[in-house]
Amino acid sequence: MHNSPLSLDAILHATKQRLLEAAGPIFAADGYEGASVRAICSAAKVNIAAIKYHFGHKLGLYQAVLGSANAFANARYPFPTQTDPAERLGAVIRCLVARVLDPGRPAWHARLMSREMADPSPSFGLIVEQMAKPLIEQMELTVRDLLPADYPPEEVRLHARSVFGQCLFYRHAAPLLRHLHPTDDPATHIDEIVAHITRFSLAGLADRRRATPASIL
Amino acid sequence: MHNSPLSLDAILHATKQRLLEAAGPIFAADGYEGASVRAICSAAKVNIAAIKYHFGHKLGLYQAVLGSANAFANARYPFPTQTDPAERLGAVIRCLVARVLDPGRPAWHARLMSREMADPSPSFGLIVEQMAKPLIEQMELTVRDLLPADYPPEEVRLHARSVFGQCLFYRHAAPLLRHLHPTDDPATHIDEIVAHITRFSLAGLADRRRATPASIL
DNA sequence: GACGTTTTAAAACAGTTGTTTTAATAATGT
DNA sequence: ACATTATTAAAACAACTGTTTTAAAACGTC
Repeated sequence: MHNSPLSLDAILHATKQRLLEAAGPIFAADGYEGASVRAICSAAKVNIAAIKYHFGHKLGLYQAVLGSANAFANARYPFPTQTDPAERLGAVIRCLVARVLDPGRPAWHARLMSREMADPSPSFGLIVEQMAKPLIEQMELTVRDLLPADYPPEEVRLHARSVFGQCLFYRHAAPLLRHLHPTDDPATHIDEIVAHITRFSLAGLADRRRATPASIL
Repeated sequence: MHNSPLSLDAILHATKQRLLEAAGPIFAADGYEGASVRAICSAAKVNIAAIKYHFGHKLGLYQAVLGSANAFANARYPFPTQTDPAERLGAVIRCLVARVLDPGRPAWHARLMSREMADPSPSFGLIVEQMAKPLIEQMELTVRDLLPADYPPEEVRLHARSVFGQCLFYRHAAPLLRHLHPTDDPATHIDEIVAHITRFSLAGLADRRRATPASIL
């Protein structure tokens, strides 16, 4: 094992690290099944057997990639802490849209997530628990504070999903948007998008606050 | 060729038809690349060579499946014709949510679409032009009628996407919703969902109608 | 009934997949 | 310096991929 404080391997990235970094974009581009271990090892300039040695098997490498991507996202886009409900809603929306569109973030992170939604891999449960669930719960808590206290949970959920859906649209429909408007990249309008979704949602929530819960349908 | 009005083949489905019907669910479940011609032919109880004979190649079969799915959707969920903007918005939302959740529709139709979004196949362009684009344009036209006439197109688009995103959420996040609330199937609450999205969106649009377009950001 | 076409069937092709095996190399502890 | 462990490398494994080839069966028509 290394014991020198700055070994040469650590400087030019150990093969395990190179493998980890090369695998992310490839998994995101081709999916878990679509990505071949040969392509990954070739991109990482590493022998094929290295993935077995360092991660056991392909799935082990995949889960390691997921873990590091999640850690990165939580560090770069921490959960909002605002106390005012309306302000916090804006912050949650910004957090979500940024995770989904921010070009500063490795572009494959969000892609990997949406891919798991369309085509769950064996690690889907792990992803939901670690990445999606906390975000959804945060959204539900925030939305609840903007609705009457006695609202039934199902109604709160509907509203939370309305906000969530608006944010995720820019990820899940990204290829479609690129196809329809090739020159207009949503990633360059993050601020406008966040501002719009926030205003749109606050209006929807405020309207609901006035309506009588019983008069539905 | 058959010339008898009711040939035996037509009754128990010709192999071409069986192939077409068996392929849909498998493509939706495993993706274009993930679905193997052997699995499809086996499910259709057909020889492997039949796919080459009747469709040329795998992609030909896939595109035939897409075409028939699209025809089915347009027949079952025709575009709304209401003249009143608010009513038409509700109808468009209902049309979208139904296409996405209706259990009466072969469940794999919507799945196929969301799969193409996460992992575009060679037929992605065809899908967008035939299926998605008309829906989006319909939505933009409807939303425009609910906003001031002089609104900039980018603003109209943002609003249209907000409505669209809410509807598509129930498709794109379906595995997530199933994981978080296994007992609560959104497909059994279509009416509530449509009612909610309509009300939520009308409030967001109405609020926008009052604001001054210049005061953004 | 025989001909020509359409359709089905079985086997093989060339290529790729994830994983393993076996061997060689580099690093470390004594 | 030696022995031990950690790491890398190359080749082979068995299973699978879409496609093709070759041959047989089923069909309609004369």
